[in-house]
Amino acid sequence: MPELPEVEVVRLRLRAVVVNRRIAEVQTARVNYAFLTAPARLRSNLQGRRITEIDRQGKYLLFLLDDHSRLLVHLGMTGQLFTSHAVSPRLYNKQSRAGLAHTPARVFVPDKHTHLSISFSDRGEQLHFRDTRKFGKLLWLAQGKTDPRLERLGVDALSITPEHLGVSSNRRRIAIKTLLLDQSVLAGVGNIYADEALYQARLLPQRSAASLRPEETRVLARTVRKVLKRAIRLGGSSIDDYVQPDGSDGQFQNTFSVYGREGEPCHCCRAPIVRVVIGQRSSHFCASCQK
DNA sequence: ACCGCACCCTGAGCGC
DNA sequence: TGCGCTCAGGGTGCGG
Repeated sequence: MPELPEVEVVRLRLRAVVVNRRIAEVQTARVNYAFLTAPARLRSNLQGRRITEIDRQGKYLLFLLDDHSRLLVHLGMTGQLFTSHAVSPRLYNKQSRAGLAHTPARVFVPDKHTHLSISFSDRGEQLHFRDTRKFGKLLWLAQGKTDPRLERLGVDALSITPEHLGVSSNRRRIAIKTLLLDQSVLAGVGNIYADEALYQARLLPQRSAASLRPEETRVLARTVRKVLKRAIRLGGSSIDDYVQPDGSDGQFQNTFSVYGREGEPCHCCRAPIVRVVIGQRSSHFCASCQK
């Protein structure tokens, strides 16, 4: 599940591969995909352009082009961006895994979930966008144009301050976990890192946001930043679909304290990790360490 | 204004 | 072996 760390790792790795390369050809899926920009328009607007930089806002990636237009990409739940030499089982489902075995040249073969493929004028590695569950978003933005999705975003979670978190929590009766997931408050935190940050901060996810004391707010702001930075260093969390652009797995999932550890002992007190549903999201915590 | 909840989608896992 | 059900959750939008 791509959250801020996974999106940032994709940005950093991809930047080294695609910046300053010129787009020669864009292939879009034959099957229907929720393109926010019609495929034909996407193809013609990207073709011939040089990629100058990749930016990130929350979980959104922005490919900056030499005509000052931008390609907005959201990976949704299962979106993957990777190069043509990235051949990993996570890039195929059961049906198409056979195709992987028959690829001696170790080059990715686009399957039915590959919705966009970009070739470059230097004929080097291609860039692929794949998304099985189709929750991802692709949107082309003309020069100077923006989008409500970006406008709505709160401060980037990597630079959250106690002051901002405090003001945002003021008089909010929603669970602190739900507040952390609100992209208009804090952009980039998803279910995994919300649970992990709350564990590190020793706060119960169901605590109302308004109930946090200043000291607790201060600690939480710090742990959010800490958890995200550590996950970026480890290449993100590979659970279901996420891979780095070269096809390798992230490693942060090996260091989870609570996420996906229901019934397993807390690393600190050995009490079993509990799972409850908060705001329609499964939430994992230690009932004795977190207050 | 605030908050809960349904919905979009596909594949994995499970019980029968 | 296969069918049908449930679950995963980021973001959007609607109803109370």
